[in-house]
Amino acid sequence: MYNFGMGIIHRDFYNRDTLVVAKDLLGCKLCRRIGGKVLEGIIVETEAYKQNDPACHAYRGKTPRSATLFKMPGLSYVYFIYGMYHCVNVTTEPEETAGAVLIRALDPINIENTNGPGKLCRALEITKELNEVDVTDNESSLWIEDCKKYSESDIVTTTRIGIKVAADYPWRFYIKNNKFVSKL
DNA sequence: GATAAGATGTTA
DNA sequence: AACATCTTATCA
Repeated sequence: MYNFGMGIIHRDFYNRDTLVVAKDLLGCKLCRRIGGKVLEGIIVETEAYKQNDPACHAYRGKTPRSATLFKMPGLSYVYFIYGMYHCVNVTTEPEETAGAVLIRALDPINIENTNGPGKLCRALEITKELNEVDVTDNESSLWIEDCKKYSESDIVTTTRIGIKVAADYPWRFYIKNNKFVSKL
């Protein structure tokens, strides 16, 4: 079992089942350093994507894009979607086992427009340059810290958004009544 | 409020 | 051709 503390989250946290990591990332703080400033928001919505999941980019094996998902846990996985947006994930599971958690929404601390995966990447200036950053290292320009702990009863489990395959998997998690959770 | 469609370019 | 999205338009 992962031992929670304060401060940066280490690799052991991500080296677990993707569904558990997705749920446990709620309440954690995503930090992005740009120049001398650090932009921050609390993660309030996530989705899990696993190797044998038809909706996962790794479902058909390693490709140039999906290779990141098979690497060690605790790396960023950033992809470009719909011709204009980026989405940010964190890799999970042991090396050679694919898995990632999509970060879908942040409760902003010093940023705006973070209620959706494309919007939060725009707000934090996350692009493909930030693919495969080690988010367990606060010398990176992107990392995650332990922060607020929500209770189990504040977490809603439901189906993922924007996919046609495996649309019935209850692999989306969000904080109940949080106004920054993305709309359907 | 709801629903529909257009923007835009990477991926396999 | 599909896509782990968002914005704007057009209803009501």
